[in-house]
This record gives sequence, C-alpha cells and structure tokens, in this order.
Amino acid sequence: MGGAELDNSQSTSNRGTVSGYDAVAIQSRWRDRWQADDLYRVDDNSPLPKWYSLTMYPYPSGTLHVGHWYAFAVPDVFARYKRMNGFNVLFPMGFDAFGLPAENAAIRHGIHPATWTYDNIAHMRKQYDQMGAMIDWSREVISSDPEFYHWNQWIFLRMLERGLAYRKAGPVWWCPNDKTVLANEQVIDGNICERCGAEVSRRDLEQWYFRITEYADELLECLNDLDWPERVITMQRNWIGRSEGARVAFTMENGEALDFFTTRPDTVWGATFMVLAPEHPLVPSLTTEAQREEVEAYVDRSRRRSDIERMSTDDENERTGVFTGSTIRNPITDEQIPIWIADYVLMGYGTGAIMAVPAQDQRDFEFARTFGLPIRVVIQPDGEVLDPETMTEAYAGPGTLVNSGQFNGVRVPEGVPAIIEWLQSEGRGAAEVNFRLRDWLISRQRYWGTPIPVVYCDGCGIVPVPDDQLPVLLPLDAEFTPTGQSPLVSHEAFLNTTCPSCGGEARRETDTMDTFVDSSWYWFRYTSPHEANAPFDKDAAARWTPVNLYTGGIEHAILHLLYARFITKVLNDLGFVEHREPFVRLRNQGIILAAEGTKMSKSRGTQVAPDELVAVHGADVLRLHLMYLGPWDQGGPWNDRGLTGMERFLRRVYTLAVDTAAVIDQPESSIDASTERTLQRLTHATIERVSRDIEGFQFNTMVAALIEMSNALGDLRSDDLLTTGPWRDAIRTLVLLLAPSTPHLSEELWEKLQGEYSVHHRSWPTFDPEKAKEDSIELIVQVNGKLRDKIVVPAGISEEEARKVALASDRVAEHLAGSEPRRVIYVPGKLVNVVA
RNA sequence: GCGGGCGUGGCGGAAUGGCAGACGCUGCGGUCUUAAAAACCGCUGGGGAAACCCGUGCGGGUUCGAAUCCCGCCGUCCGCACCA
Repeated sequence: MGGAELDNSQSTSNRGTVSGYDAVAIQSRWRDRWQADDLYRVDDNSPLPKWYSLTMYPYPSGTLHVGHWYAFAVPDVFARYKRMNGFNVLFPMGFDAFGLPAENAAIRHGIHPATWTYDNIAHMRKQYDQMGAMIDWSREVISSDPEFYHWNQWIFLRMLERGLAYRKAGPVWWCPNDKTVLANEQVIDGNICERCGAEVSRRDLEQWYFRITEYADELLECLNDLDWPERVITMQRNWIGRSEGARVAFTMENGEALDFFTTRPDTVWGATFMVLAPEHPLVPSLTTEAQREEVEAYVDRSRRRSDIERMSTDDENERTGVFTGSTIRNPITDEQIPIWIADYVLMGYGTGAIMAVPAQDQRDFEFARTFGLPIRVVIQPDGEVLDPETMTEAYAGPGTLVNSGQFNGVRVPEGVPAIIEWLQSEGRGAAEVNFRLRDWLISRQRYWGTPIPVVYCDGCGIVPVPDDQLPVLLPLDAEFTPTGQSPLVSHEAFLNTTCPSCGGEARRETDTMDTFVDSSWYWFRYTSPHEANAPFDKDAAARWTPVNLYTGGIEHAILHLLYARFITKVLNDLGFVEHREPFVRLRNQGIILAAEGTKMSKSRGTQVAPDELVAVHGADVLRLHLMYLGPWDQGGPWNDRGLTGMERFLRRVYTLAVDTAAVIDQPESSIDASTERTLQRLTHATIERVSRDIEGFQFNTMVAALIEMSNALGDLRSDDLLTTGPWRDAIRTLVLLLAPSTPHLSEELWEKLQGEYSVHHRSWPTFDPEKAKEDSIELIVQVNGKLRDKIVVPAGISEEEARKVALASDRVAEHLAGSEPRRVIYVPGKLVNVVA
C-alpha cells in the first residue's frame, strides 16, 4: 500500500520518548501480548448480562481513512466501558464485500474482484488492530464468502415461498454508467444514481422484488418505540409516506368504473375534471380519434422527460396536459366532466388517476387556469367568501362545505369521515390508506453479488433451486470484458443447468442480489458465524440480539435501516428471531471533513491517512483526539493541531503514574485530612463525570474531565504525597477511567502500578456521592441579576444564613446605594439575587 | 416551497433558566539550557489606569435572572419536494 510502516517500534520519531513515554513501543508490545492471550475472544457462555454493540460493517475499499477511525474507535470506547461495567460484550466486525467497485477494478485493471476484495480485507483487518479495537476476528463475517451468501439465497427462497419475493415487469430505474437497475431508495434528487452520480432513466424491465410494502404499516408504527435520532425517524416516516383517504369510483361512458384515490373526499362536489397519468393503461381506449395524435405525442414526451423535469416545482405555473376527448360521470353531482392526461399525475401512486378540485388544490387550480377549465368552490373559509372568478390560488384550509348537497354547512375537517361513510353506503367508495413506499427491487445485472437461486425452465417456468443444492456458487472463472454485461450471461457452464423439477434443460437466473440484502441480516450471523445448517443459530441469536447499540453514518437513514427492519420482521414471521425490531438504540457519527471544510477526497489529496499519524503519535493519542474534536454526531473539519494537546496530556499522565509506580513498594505514608478529602473529591467527581459522559455519548467532555483530573493531580503533587493511599487510589482510578479511551497506555501504566493483568478485565470504578460532595461552595451574589460578589460558604448552608451572608457583603451595599432590597431570591447551594 | 438541525473568543468547543467562554489548540511573556527542543509557570473575548461597562447571528418579548424559553427576521447545513 506504500503507506507508512505501521509496526515500527524503532520509530525515528523521538517525540514520544523524551519523558520516557514511547507511545509506539508501548502500543506494539501490548498488541502482541493481547493477540497471544486472545484477550478479545467473546465467550458465548458467560453468565454476565449481554451487551451487543454494533457498527455498520465497512465496504473493503482498500484502506481505512480517518472517517473509519471516527466511526469505529469511538464506539470501541463505549464497548470497552460496557465490558468494564460487567457486561458480556459482543462488538464484532466484518466486511460488506460484494459490490461494484470490486467489479470496476476487475474491468479497469484486470484484477479479479475476489482478489481485489480479499487483499483489501487483509490490509484493513491489520489497520483495525492498529487502532486498538477490541475485535474478536474469529467472528468476522465477509458477505462475499459462500458460507455467508448461501444464506442470502436461503432467505430469498423462504420469501419466495411466502410470496414476499416476486418477479414483475414495470418501469424501473436504470443507471447507464453502472449498467444495472436500482431500487427507488438508491435514486437521489429524482434521477441521480446514489452510487456513481450518473443520471438514471426509466426502463421497462422484468425484475425481482421484495414485498416490503406488506410491512409498511408496521414499519411506520414501530418507529415510535425506538431510541433513534429524531431525524432518522422523521426521514423514515416521510419515506414510507402513509396517507389516509378514500378510494372513489366515477363511471366512464361505457358504464365501467374508474377508480382514484383522494385524501379529500369532502371536496368531491368540487371535482370539475379528471386527470390520468400519461402511462395509465386506459389512456389509449379513452382517447378519441380527434385527440389521438395530440395525446400520443404527449405520452411520448412524458416518457422521455426525466422525473426531475416532470416533478420540478420551479415551473409549477406551467402546467402541461392534453384532453383525451372523453368524459366521465361524477356520480355525486351527476355531471359529465372531461378526462385529461397530465404528467403531474404519477402512475406509481394510488391508481394513477385523480379527481381535480381546482378550488381546493393548488396543482389542480393551476391546471384549470392554464386550460380554462371550470372552478367550483366547495369549501368556504371563515370570514371570507371565495369567488372562482377572482381567486389567485387554491384554498386548502379549514372551513365550511358549500355546493355539496346534503353536506352543506358541515365543517372541515370533521366532515371527512362522514362523507367516507356516505360514499361507502352509496357503493361509490371506501376508506383507503396509501403509501409512498414501493416494493424493494433487489435484482442487479452485475457479477459481484449473490446469485439469485432460481432457474428458468421452458416447461416448468420459474423454479426455485432446492435448499440442498445451495449455495448457487458464483463462478470465479468468469471473463471480465468492459461490455457492461454481467459475465454470468456469457458463462455457459453457469448458465446452462437442468431443471430441478422436470430434469430437462434450463437456464440459471444471471441477475445477482442488491448488496443491501446482505446488510439486512448480517448482524445475526456474527452471533454464530460458522453455523453450517442455517443462516444463524437460533439460540445464539436469541442470546445476543436485538442489537443494544447500533452506530453508523446518517447516509443509511433510509436505505439500509429500513431494509434491515423489514428483513428482521420477516425472520420473526419465519420463527427465526424473537423480536421485530433489530436495533434498540441508534446513534449516528458525523462526517470528518478535510481541513478546508470540504469533503475529504483522494484525488485532491485532502484525505488524512491515519497510519502515518499512528506511526508518529500512537493510536491512543489519535483515539483521544477524535473524541475531543467535538460532539460525535456533529463531525467537522479535521485538524491535527489538537493532537499536540492530547500528546501532552498523556505524557503528563505517564509521568504521574510512573513516578507513583517508582515508590509503590514503599509502605503507605500518612496524609493530612484536608488533602485526603481533596483527592477523594477529585477522584469521585471525575468517576461520575466520565461515566455520565460515556453513557450520554459525550466523549469530548469525557476527555475534558480526565484532563482536568490529571491537571489537578499535577498541581497537588509532592514527593510526600506519592506514597499515600488516597494518591495511589487517585492514580489507579485515573488509569482505569482512561482504559477504554487509551487501551495501550492504560495497560502499560496498570502493569507498572502492579495492577492485575489485564486492565481491560478490571471493573469500572464505583462512584460514591458522599465522597464526591463539596465541603464548601462559592456562593454567587447578584444584585438585579448582575454578578457582584462571590463568597465561600459551607456547602450545607441554610437559606437564612445564605441571605444573611449575601446582604452583609460590602459589594452588595455599594450597589444597593442605600435603597432597601425589595426581594431576595435564593437558589439552594448556588446563588442569592438581591432585587432592588 | 415544506420539514429539521445549527449560529458562542483567533480556532475546535463547554455551559439547556442561575458565575458565559470549562477543556484543548494558537499567540504572548517567563523559568531551565551554551543553544534549541521538550517540560514547567503566568497571561490570552472587547473597551478601560481602575471601579466598571459591553458581549452568545439580528430585532422584540417572558422572567428577579435568558446563550438557554416564546414571537419575528437573517445566515448556514441537511432531508423531502407535484404522493392526489
């Protein structure tokens, strides 16, 4: 990889050795010892309560950058903290190893995707060890391993049996650059490929889908019970997009019904025309001969336009559309109204048809004005009379129904359920719920993924591959040519097979699965990574899952997290897991930007290579620095100036601990009561702060608390103190509190202080509120809310006493200037405010 | 357009109704040293000799007291964007 040598314990840097603290040497020494001792092996049979911390497994792109450290080192601190607090912790790691970059490397550089992927993994695994991460590599999961993707295929077959996987023809997103179809969730800004940024377009193709819409209601409902960032919950809620309304039927000229969906059934008397999506299947038959040419031209144009153009709101006043020549009877008003087509109506939502109520809907209003169609007001707002002739925009607010037959005078929104009920009794409609969420398109026309385990037989049709013939192996001897076609299509040995049902000639499916299928259940596999007869061992999964804490980037707020929730519910329905939500608590890290505040970029050379920093400063310093940058969910621009501060801090800790260790064999000496209290208070107050901050994911203030403690110890330090009990307690506590953050240094110092190996198996210090209590406080004295004096008083001071002390202050007297205090406010243990 | 987050010294940030700027960086001055580095000590929001005054994007409000709560703007980042 050409980067810095990681393991250079004879480092040319002398920065760490001046005070005797050689971070790099300490680090490699303990890493070797821990590896030899298998310190991070997870015990499935531990009697301790379990804790499952999980970080989204990375794509093996080749090298860990600072962003990977940020995403992994900080949760590693949390996992270590949990372990010291008596939990049996699973904090596994693996690789999201299928996907396009490997295939592109094959096409461009002639390296096989497997070679490229597994070489990258080997390098990255070493880098994770450099980080000091507590990974049990015996549980590693690599999604491109047949022993993993075997179970993708198995889960697919179970879903096929239940009708949750199916094949369907229809318009799908096609990326011309990646030469594959994409799921709706992978298209951003209307027509951009989430992966490569190319402009995507619609194609009519037959593809495989997972029926995620079957779970739409539950996916929405369960969001309320999750300890997730509000932002992510809102994004999922919007993506699922539930809306309540009614399905209503109007009658066409030939007597047949035409259905549409509306959320405003209360405005049905105001429907003055109807609009269909250009792709609506009834368009050809509804089009009259006189209109045919115009309609066909419009349909053709719509098909060509990208969705971004079709849906752009920039030109919302320029409504386009064409009259079909047909009319339809609105059975509520018994009027014949015209049927138009327009591309603001989408085929993919509802029934692809709407009733247009121009007075009450802005889009319909603009359309009516553009084409001179009638407008009838059916909702009058309070204190204002709308006139269709003069209105300049639609009115969608509350009001009273007018021009609405027997419902005149009914209030909006109260009238909506009444009208739905009436429509139902008339046989004209029924309540209905619609979702924005579509089924998940999972097939990809690419090589480096899980083969979809079905065959096509001329006699039997689509035939699933039987379980005992799994896995359908991805052939490694495929030809990579930049044709854009999957190598599987031209791989005769793979393609040609026999039908499992009739034994006749058959062809294999050559599409592979979306890699989001892998990440929709991979965390179950960590609980029993070598299970050979099932995706995972049921008991092991029951023991460890659900995941207590999941961390990762906000960019997966919809895609991965929605799919993972869906597959968990499916696995629950299949009886394989005991819960319906996979991740109890979710936290997102922010993005580390380049120093300039822009995105880190390899090509512009703004990417920060952690290997070089580790070789100079050591992993402990880098871990601390990343925690100290600011709130973890905020990210921010990288700067390396702060590294200096962390290095100084650790050197001070090293000096304090080593000097204490040097006299650790001497008998304990006596200490005066006041210094003893000071040390006790400092120690216990810091335990409290550090514990609270880690629990609350506030790692920046956690580090500040540790720095403050070591600064205070530095100030107190004297030769006599070093051999006293309270000092030794304080130093040992500091080392324990640092252990999750700086695993290498803490182990080194713990050994010198004659602590039992390993510091990482010790218990977290317990906090005694009595010992943390202050004996005296600084009473803040204000006059009219402005600070005027600070008076040291006993911590348990009474209100009466505090008022007396404050009013006796010269400074207060000065500012009162002889006038009598009108009021005195006392905040217990904090301040007195004298109001003049 | 709609929804959400954020806005505090030279910089990263702390304080979520009670001392604004913890902690770190930077900068300046000093100790040690032949010298430098490292380490250590002091200062480091603005004004002022001081008392004190001003100060948390801008304007208003609530409160004894507001960075923090409320209303209205401005800026910035993110999400959604004709979903009937």
